[in-house]
Amino acid sequence: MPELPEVETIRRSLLPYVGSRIVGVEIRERRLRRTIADDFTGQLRGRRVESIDRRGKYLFFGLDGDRALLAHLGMTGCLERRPSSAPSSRHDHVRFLLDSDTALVFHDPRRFGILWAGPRNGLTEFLPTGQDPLLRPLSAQDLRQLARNRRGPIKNLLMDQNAVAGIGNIYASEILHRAGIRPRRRAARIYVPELTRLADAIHEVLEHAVRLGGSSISDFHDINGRTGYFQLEHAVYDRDGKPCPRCQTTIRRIVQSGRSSFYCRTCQH
DNA sequence: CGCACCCCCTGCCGGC
DNA sequence: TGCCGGCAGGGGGTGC
Repeated sequence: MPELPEVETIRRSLLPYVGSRIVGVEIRERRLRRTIADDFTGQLRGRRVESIDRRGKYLFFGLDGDRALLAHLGMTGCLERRPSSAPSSRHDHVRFLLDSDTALVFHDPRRFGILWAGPRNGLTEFLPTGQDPLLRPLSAQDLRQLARNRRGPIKNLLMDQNAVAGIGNIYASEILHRAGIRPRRRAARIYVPELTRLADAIHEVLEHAVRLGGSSISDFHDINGRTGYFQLEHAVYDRDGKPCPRCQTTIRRIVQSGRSSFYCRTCQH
């Protein structure tokens, strides 16, 4: 579920907890994509949350004592706010108890997510090197540099977290539709005017999705259970066989690197 | 170096 | 009704 707009939606819903203190951590399942280390609780207990930031699909909490908590939600991860007395349910792997009688629960059925805690300078081991388009928009020149030595398709470039941080399978298809570029086009062969449209589309699609609270498919929601609405605006993602909203041509589904891509053969070239 | 492929894990859906 | 295969928003490792 969580690409950049969904992670940003969760981050914003967490902001009221800046200033809270972590009074306890309960681990029910350590085996996530990386096993949660033995010192996880010790790194966190008693710490005050000073900041909550995001880079690409990673969330990180700045804590006092130069500590940090990092979270990645994988495919099915979410954070939920609950009363600290609420019972745990299946796939609730970690509960963070805050001083405001609130628990933040990390819930992740597929366990593709990551939780890590340690010194702040340890974050760099995890964070992607790609530019986050919400923190600083990419220009056509930036994209040209990134595309120059690529032999593969533009969709793979958009989804490479060390090129552009935060775009996943939904938004790659949506962005390419808006830019009028087919997902199989080789990145290095895309012309500058198209890269200009692509740079604009990256920004417009992601900003719009954040404004609508992300895409709620498979029940995505923020920490308060609020759903997003951007799925209602999807032009192509998961719409194969349906008409393109711009030209009515039937949308196609193809598979690239084992993942579905959706596009309109009339609007995209 | 870049890229395709396979794997990790659980849940859900459609077909038989 | 139940079972089975395929597919799902993530990324990392391997081998070419």
